[in-house]
Amino acid sequence: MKKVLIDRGVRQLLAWYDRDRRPLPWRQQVNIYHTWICEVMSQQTTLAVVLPKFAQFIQQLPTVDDLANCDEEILHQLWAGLGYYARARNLKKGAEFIVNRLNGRFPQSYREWLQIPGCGDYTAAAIASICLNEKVPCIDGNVIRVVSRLLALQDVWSTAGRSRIQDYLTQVIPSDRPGDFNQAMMELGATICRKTKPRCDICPLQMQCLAYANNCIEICPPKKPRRVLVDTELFVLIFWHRETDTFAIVERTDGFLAKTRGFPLTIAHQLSKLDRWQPLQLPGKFTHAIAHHRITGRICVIQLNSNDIDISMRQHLALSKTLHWMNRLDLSAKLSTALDRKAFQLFQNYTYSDSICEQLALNL
DNA sequence: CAAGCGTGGGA
DNA sequence: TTCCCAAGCTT
Repeated sequence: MKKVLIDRGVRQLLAWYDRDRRPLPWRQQVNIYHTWICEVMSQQTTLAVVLPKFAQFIQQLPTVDDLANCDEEILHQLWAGLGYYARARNLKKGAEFIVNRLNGRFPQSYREWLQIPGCGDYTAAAIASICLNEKVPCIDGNVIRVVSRLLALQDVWSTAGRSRIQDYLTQVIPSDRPGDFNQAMMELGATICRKTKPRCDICPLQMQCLAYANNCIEICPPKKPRRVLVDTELFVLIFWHRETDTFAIVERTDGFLAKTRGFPLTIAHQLSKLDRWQPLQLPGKFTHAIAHHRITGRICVIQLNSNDIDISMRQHLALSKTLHWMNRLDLSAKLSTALDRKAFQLFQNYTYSDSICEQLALNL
């Protein structure tokens, strides 16, 4: 009896999806490379941000072979605005694995996709169900919310609650259209069964929804506890060779934005160690957020007479060996992180002002 | 298992 | 303005 209702709900869901789904670029036709990229790109971000980036990424790196062989700096630039740059680097590692170890043949199951760097339960399930018709449920934030409401389940963030959701989905996911079912559940969560102001009035699963019946949608699922915000003061060091108007870009090896190129970063506490290079702190500041850090960024300009940076300075700042001197125009195009771009923007505002230029000149 | 990791957009 | 958070993965 129960199963009949479930099957009916699944058919209603799929019918709704067939009729109302958004025409996303990666839904035009099934392409496992495109699905892989868009799923990783979509982790912890929003569709509005992903859409233009996805088009650009696929245009620049149309095949897994292109991705495996691309320059990492280009990769980071393609990823600019998406955050979590490790995802991009993992994509490249995955592409290298597929090209070099699997002879360019994509993994052919959920289990195999789990072996690919950056592919966890969610991403492997998405790819396997959508592209390989494997009957494995996707569990993301949207799906958790939908199931929480369908079953009037409040315990969804614990391990037990999570397996409860997984068990339920494993029961109801249809063998004939597992990928469409997964996408329909996520789509429902994104457009109808939203966190705020859910559209229960037009929901295809209204009749199956326990939270709707019990009038407890507001508390399903309960809010996830958030980490408290931490105020962090960060100094952005701009090594400037004034005669050539070039800037030193480094590879940051740890701390914020590790493994990305940009300006060296340091904290107030450590700044005094740089006194012998006569850093000039510019007036003004910018704000930025990284995870739970609420960052206040300040700029320190250090004018170098040679194109070299001291070993001790390098170690102190957690920098790799490679130093890239770039001119002002190139820099605007090549900075990949938002923090670096905000800092450079602030720097440019001040160095276009005569009074600051005089101060910097005096500092030589 | 909890902590760490970026960003842009919407409320 | 400020806060919150969105299709998670790794360690």
